Amino acid sequence: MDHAPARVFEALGDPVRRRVLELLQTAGEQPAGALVDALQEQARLSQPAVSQHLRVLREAGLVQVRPDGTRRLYAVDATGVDAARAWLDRFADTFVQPLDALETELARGRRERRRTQVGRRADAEVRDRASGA
Amino acid sequence: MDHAPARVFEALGDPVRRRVLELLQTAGEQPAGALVDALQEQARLSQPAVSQHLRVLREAGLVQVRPDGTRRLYAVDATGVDAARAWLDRFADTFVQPLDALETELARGRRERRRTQVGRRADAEVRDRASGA
DNA sequence: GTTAAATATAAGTATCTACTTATAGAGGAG
DNA sequence: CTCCTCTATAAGTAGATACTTATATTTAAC
Repeated sequence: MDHAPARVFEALGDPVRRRVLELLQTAGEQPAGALVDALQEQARLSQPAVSQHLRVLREAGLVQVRPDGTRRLYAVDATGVDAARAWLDRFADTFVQPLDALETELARGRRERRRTQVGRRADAEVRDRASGA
Repeated sequence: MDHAPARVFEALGDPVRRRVLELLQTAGEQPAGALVDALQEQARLSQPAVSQHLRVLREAGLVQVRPDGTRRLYAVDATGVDAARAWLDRFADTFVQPLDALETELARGRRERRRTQVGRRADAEVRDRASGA
């Protein structure tokens, strides 16, 4: 029921992390230290801060790491990027479609809600629209 | 210098907002109230909470609103979705490329940093890689 | 007009998250 | 082995953000 790649979009939600991806994209595989330097041009960020961002990106599958001596070489990982792209692709050009799927999507929940949740009405307009009103 | 559609990805970072988009995608244009009901099946959310999420989605260009009497009909807005897709498209298949662009990307900052920032070295490995070591 | 319904805003609060400094750990150089 | 570099983790904190309840606003219905 995890309808979306949660970690990926949460990772992409931060501007610093997006910048890291852009840096890796334009400059190619980079040691963590180079990323620290690059980021410090634009903002006052400590090395641990960057390291933590890299961890988030890693756990989201957005970057890969490869040890090289004492350094860690980071690169963009297609896994996470593709996951995000795949989720967004569901919204390609199918906007404001006929609302037939409405019942399908909400009917189950309507039944559920009727006894599980506190008494909320507002089913009214759902029914209206479904019947074409 | 706003290298990325910040608002869009920040909006997408929240699971509730992603769920809203999915609901609008599958069910088509929906009044806010229907979204409230649908979301309350999965979590305990107040109406104002949903309303605030809708505002964020609106400001990110991810949804459109249309008044219909006392109701507001929401639908997915291609503007924001396309913005996110466009940004992600930059990462399509160009991974771990030759790192020629490295100098281009970091050289300026290296100079800058040398006097503006506190004395950080770590230029070493940048130079190494650039010279092909 | 009054009342009710649908939604948005106000104001306050708790939780999450992105930072900080300090430190640990791991690898190469001498 | 000792020292130094690079990176990661620990622990604590400030600020952002996602909620709450209460209320305002708007429109329809009577």
